[in-house]
Order: sequence, then structure tokens, then C-alpha cells
Amino acid sequence: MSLRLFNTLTGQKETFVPLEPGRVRYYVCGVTVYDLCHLGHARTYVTFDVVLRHLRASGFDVTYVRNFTDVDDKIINRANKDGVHALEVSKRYIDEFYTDMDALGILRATIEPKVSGTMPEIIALIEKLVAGKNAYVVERDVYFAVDTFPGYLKLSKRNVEDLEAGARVDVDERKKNPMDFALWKSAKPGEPSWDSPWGKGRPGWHIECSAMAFRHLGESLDIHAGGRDLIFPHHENEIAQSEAASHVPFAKYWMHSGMLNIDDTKMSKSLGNFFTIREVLKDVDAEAMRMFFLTAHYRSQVSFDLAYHCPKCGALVTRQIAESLRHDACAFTKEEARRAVKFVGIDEAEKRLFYVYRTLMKCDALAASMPASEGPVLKPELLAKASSEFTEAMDDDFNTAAALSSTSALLSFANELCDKPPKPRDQSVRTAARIAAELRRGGAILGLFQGDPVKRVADRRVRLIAAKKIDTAAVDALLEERKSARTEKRFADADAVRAKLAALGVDVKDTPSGSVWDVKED
RNA sequence: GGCUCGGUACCCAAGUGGUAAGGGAGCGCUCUGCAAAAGCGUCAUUCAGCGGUUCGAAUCCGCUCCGAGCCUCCA
Repeated sequence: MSLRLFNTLTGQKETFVPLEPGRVRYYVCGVTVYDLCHLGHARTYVTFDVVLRHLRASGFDVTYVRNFTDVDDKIINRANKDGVHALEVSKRYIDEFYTDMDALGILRATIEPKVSGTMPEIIALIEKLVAGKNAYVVERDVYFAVDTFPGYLKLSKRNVEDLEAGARVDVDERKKNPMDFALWKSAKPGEPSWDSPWGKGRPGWHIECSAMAFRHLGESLDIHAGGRDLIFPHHENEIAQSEAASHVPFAKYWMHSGMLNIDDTKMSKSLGNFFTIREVLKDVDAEAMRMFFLTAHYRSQVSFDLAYHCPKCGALVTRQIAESLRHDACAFTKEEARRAVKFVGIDEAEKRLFYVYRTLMKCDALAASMPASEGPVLKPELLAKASSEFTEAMDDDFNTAAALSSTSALLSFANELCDKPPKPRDQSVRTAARIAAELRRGGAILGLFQGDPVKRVADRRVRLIAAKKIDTAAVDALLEERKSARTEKRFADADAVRAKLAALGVDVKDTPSGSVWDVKED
């Protein structure tokens, strides 16, 4: 089996054949650093992080370039608003970007260029386009002439008439065609600017990516990726300016990730219906968020569902009620209402994630109970099937949802095995070790299951105790009370104590070595 | 208005011509003094609707209904 991926350019799944055997030139459009990242960014970068990991696991030597757009109108606006220099704004949000991406386990790119560090290349590229008559200078601005590039709109599969019918294109008399876009914009007073043959100014939005890709990867890339919303105009314009200058195909494969919706509408800054990554991570596990994204195919649109609860009585309420800050006799603050919002999909993913970690914990314990030994394992066919299904799913256009489901049989078998290891014991021990290794192998490609299970489970417990405000001293006291009731065989009393503990959100588990407790799952 | 994509069980979701993966919830069972965890079983004669093509359709074609995205800055 070989890797197949969906190419936006051709509209179909194709076998992946890199331009140079064994090597992949991979470019992903990065963020404009003027604000904190939201969940939509998280989904996109998790998606392309998995693509990177799978390419590498498949044996490719990947050069991964992901840029930072640090010269842009929105950054300038932000700088003016905050009364600081534009570069301070971008520096700050690059740091914030790393904080969020690191939390989500997203790997650093091989090269992470910035627009501000690529000016000579950008200017040279624009000069080349002007010299080749694909671009023209008007006063101190430079525009790309879309009519000079026959392949224009081949990626988004539109035609100029359709776009013009939209009638939302800026009417600028100075452009030869309304679709022409700026390569260089002359500086307005107070803006950061760079010297150029056309005077002080800065690059237009699209040219930077072409210049950065050319500089670090050459004129032809294997894969160019980004969010679906970049297909037009951003990627379309990148193709036009790059290919007009180089006369070779800019990227062989174009990959686009689906949008993240909230309440059935795309999450976006302009609509204001967004959650920043970090505000959601206050309430949920980062790895669970990552897993949530991977339970759906990367090209499909994912809905981020919210469940609204009354902060006072806990009842499930409608969004309208939650926003009205009043539910029957309960009244609450906006902050309380926000804290009571449940992220349905992530909560579900978190349950599954910790089922995996508990399973790994049991496998590790069994594996460590005896020195490692050589020999056959139990159900080798189950292991082999899970492994090949996982790889096949990933090879089929990065079908992470199917890959994840291929681990199910392995997980239930692991639990069965660890709970009652069949004899001979050394065979069970080897099998547990093999299953754990296989789960971790697949997990590494998804960027999941790499934590220390004991630590992850313990940390989650601490987090849930804090979130549910469980009084551990009270729990311990009740546990003592129950212990004496049990030793005296006063089971009715013991059960009454169990009920009290349940009311506190605590589950008690009686083991041969005594009673332990955990936070009750919702 | 134009162009795309989608509608699969109570919920999430894979599957794009060979007879409906997986997960969550629910229910039943095993284990347990009770419980939890874990395991097992059960849970869509059917894939928005209606026609058509085919030996065979969730998958292909046509129409209808519904939802979303893009056409302006967006991941």
C-alpha cells in the first residue's frame, strides 16, 4: 500500500509520488500574528502536524516550512490600538502561538520564516514579475495582472465572470482588471515600511508565501497546505504569481483542511463566535482536544458542540437560557454561565483518551512484572490486523478516524489480558508489552498516547478534583467511616456512606488491598 | 445570484458499486456484600426524500427538501 491523498488541484485522491524520491517539500500557511489562536487554528495545525508525522513515519525526509505573517494591516491596527510597535505585537503573538501549539503537541516546522526576514526575496520576486509583464506599477503600488496568467482560478475552479457577479470586489480604477491584487503597497504615514524600487512600502498579502517557499524549498513544492478558506484568493494568487515567475508548477499537491463550526456557523474572528485555544484548555485536556479533532476526517467540517448547563442546579438548558443568566429560580453571572458550558465532543474524546491511558497503565504494569523474554505472543493475528488497518487508514488520505477505530479490538483485548493474565505468564507479559508498543507506535503518528500513563491519570484526577471542588478531607473521613462499617459488616451503613460520597462526585472502588476512590465520570 | 461540499442509529462518526467500521449514551449479563473498573452481548433489513442505471446502490445519474463553505480579511 502506498500513500494516497486528496489533491484540491485535481479534485481527487491521488497516489503520493514526491518530486524527488524519498524527500518531501512541505509548506503550510502559518498564522498572521496579531491575536491569540482560536480552535479553528488548532484544528488546522493539528491536521497538518499529523500529515507531517505520517510522512516521516512512512520514511520520507520531510522539509517542513510554516511561516509567520508578521507584516500585515491587522498587526498594524493592533499595534496602533495598543500603542506599541508592530514588531512587538508580532513577537508577542508568535510566543503565544508556540504556547498553544506546544500544549497541543504540534511539532515545530523545520523552517519557520517571517515576512520581515524575507524582504529582499519578496522584492526580487516582484521585480521579476514586473520585468516579465505579469505585474504593473501604478504610482507607488504594484499589482499582479491576472489576465497575464492563463491558469488563474484553476485551484478554486471558478471563472472571472462568476467572481465579478459576486460584485463585492473592490472597484479600483487604477487596476487593469478588478481581480488584480496588490504585490506591493506604498507606505502610509506611521506604518512600518521597507525600501523598494517603488518607494517605501510593504508586501501585499500573498507574495510573501511564494517568496518564502521559493527561498526555503525551491520553485516546486510537493505539498502546499492550509485551511479551506485559503483556497481563494490566497492560494489561487500564490499559484498565479509563483508560476508566472518560475514557469514551473508551484505545488504538486494542494491539501486543505475543513472548517471548524460552532453552532453550525464557521468559527471566525469577524463573526466573534470563536473560542481561543487557551480558554478552552482551562477546562479540558489538551490531548483530548487533539483527539477530538482526529475523530473526524480532516477535510470534513467539524461542529464544535456546546452543551449549556445551569451553573446553579446543573440542569441542561438551552443556550438562550444560559445567556439570559436566569434559569427558573436560579440566577447567575456571565462568568459562571461560561464556566458551565460543556464541550461535548472533547469530553467524549477525553473519556476515550483516558481509557487508552488506563489500558496502557495496566499493560505497562503487567509487562514490568517479569523480565522481558523472547517467544510467541497471544493472538498475533489481532496485533497484525490492528497494525495493518492503522497504516492503511492513514495511507488513505490520512483517515485518522478510521485509524483510531482500528485500535479498539486491541484495547479490549489488552484489558481482558491484563485483568486475568492467562498462563503461561511470560506469554501474557510479552503480549501486554507488544500491545502497548503498538498503541504507542500508532499514537506517535497521531501525536497521541505518548504521555506517561501513570502521570497522566494522576494529573487528570487532580484536575477533576479541583474542577469539581471535591473536599478530599471530607472524602477521607467518609472513607474511614465506611471502612469501619464494612469490617463490622454493617453493609447498609456502608452503602449509605457510598451514597454520600457519590453525592460529592466520588466513586469508591473496593480492591483486595483496600478502598480507593476516584472522581465520578459524568 | 454563481461555484463547491455535505445530510449514515439517541449523539459523534468511518465507509463512495458487492450487501452498514468504531466510539459515546442506553439496556442486559459476568465479576462484586453493594458498587466501580474491565469484559461480553444488545442497539440502522437501512444510509434526507422521490425516481432512474445495474445482477447488485449509502455509494453512480436526475429532481426535490435541508444544512454549511467560498465568491471580502480568514486556519
